[in-house]
Amino acid sequence: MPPYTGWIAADLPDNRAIAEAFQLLGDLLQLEGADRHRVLAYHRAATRAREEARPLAELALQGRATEVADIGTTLQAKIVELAETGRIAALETARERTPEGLVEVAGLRGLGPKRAMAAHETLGVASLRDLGAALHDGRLADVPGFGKGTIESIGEQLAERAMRAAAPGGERIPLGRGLLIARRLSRELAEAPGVISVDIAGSLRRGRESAHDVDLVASEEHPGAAAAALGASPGSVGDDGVTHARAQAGDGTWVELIAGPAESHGNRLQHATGSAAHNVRLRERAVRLGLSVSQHGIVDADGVRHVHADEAGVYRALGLPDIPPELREDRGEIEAALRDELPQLVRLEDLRGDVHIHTDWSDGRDSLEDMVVAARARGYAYVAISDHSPRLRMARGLDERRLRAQWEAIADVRERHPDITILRACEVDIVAEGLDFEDDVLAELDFVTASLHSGFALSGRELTERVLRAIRSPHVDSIGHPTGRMLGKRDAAPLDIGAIAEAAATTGTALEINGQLNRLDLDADNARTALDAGATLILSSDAHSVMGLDFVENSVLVARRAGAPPDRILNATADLGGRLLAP
DNA sequence: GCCGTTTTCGGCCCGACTGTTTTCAGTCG
Repeated sequence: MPPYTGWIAADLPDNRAIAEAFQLLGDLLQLEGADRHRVLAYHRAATRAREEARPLAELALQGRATEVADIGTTLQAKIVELAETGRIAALETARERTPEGLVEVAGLRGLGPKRAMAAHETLGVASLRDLGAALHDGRLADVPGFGKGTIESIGEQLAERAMRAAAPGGERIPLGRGLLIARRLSRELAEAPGVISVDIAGSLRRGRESAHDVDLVASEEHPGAAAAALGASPGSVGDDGVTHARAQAGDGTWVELIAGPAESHGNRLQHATGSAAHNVRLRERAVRLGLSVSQHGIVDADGVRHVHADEAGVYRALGLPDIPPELREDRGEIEAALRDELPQLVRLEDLRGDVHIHTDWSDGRDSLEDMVVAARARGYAYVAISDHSPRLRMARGLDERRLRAQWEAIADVRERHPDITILRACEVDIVAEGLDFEDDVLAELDFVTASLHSGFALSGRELTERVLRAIRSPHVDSIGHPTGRMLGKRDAAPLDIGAIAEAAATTGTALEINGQLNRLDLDADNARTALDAGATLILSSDAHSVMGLDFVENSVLVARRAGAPPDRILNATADLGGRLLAP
């Protein structure tokens, strides 16, 4: 069977549809007060379906969906039912019993299944709209469990939702900006009196694309030192000296801090890094070992609490190797760790060069020589000067005449900096006719990155064809920011990543993980697809200034989330995959 | 409903916080 490419037979439900059905069924059962473990089973299966790369409907029809964790024979049968009849009877009857609109009601902060159902049973509330009406009439106060504070909070949330509906905006913090804030705050905090060390935790540490707040973990000499430095009052101080604090940074970002003694720093860091699902799995395993895990330490069967100064100690106590944060998503990493099969993930220090950078010859801010010096200072063995091709007028793309002039400038800089290999390169546009330079020009370049910068109105099929043509060009070494997405501005082009990854694997063309804050393209899921297909990745900063070279750190984070080892990263090789040896 | 280096049945994470309560259930991460 060919690898899954995202396009499957039109009459089968895709994994997203399966996930939605299980999610809703779980939500409705939860409202009805079903056994919470049964509810959890549906929600877990929904998460699994969302993340599974293979088409579950096909698997289920072959009787193989139970190979996927959290999917047993009952859920497999429901997937088959959905595939064959287009519906799941259990879901339809649950919908008849319980209004679907209550799911949203239960989703409000401070509400949950119990209070949502109380409102339904007392006042007949079946939707957010009903809830708003009951609020205005003053009837909500009649519902058991609805006090003054809860009702006030509901009012605020409904008003907020109405505002957001009028002006939608992402309230989650994108990874790049989140990391900048987190690094600044943790640096400042670490220098405060009484604070010993600070680590970034939460989804930022795991490299998720966005976070809802910044999580920090500190060790301190006395309770409250770190919270005070953050300008927050510590909440309650536990008998082991652990405090929680919450504060708002200057730009409105919420920061959550857990601080305590250095000897239990590892327990707090492990706890606050998550993910929630990973921690649940970890604690389940601990229970089987007769242990109880929390942010305060690990309690053994005799009730004795053990603390750990570093995270590795926590995992060691559970019989596991230190699992990299980027893998802690309950996607089988604990099982892999038990089998000693965790991938060796690429690290920033594995990178030997950056082959996608711009200078002031096109739309970069710094000079060619400044960029080379900065690359050298980072310890790179090579750097590729890859300014834009002529079609990108607004970026002052180079035509052939200016490109050749740049080669002379490169020759000059090479003489002054013999300790780094400077490649003649180009980020050439992928255009309707093929590429934005003739083959004879491309053949003279040391490295060619081909990128989509236009044509995003075309169909996924047409754009995929364009990219495939670029991949098959013997002159193209890598595909830059393959899907062309701009976070918050433009969605990823609907490319057939499976087909692109397969072609790239065949030709040896690298697929880029672009580290620009608004790109992060490929994303971790697509990068994993590329790796599964056998393709090589390349990690690039796409720097437009000396400072911009740092963006490659974001690429590394995304690559690690995808499970990429250094030997699958083109610019982690000393000779750039043999290209530096060519005459 | 899932799952098994103690189990094919009987378990299935932990603690903080909140607001509503008269001692704690529900919610959150």
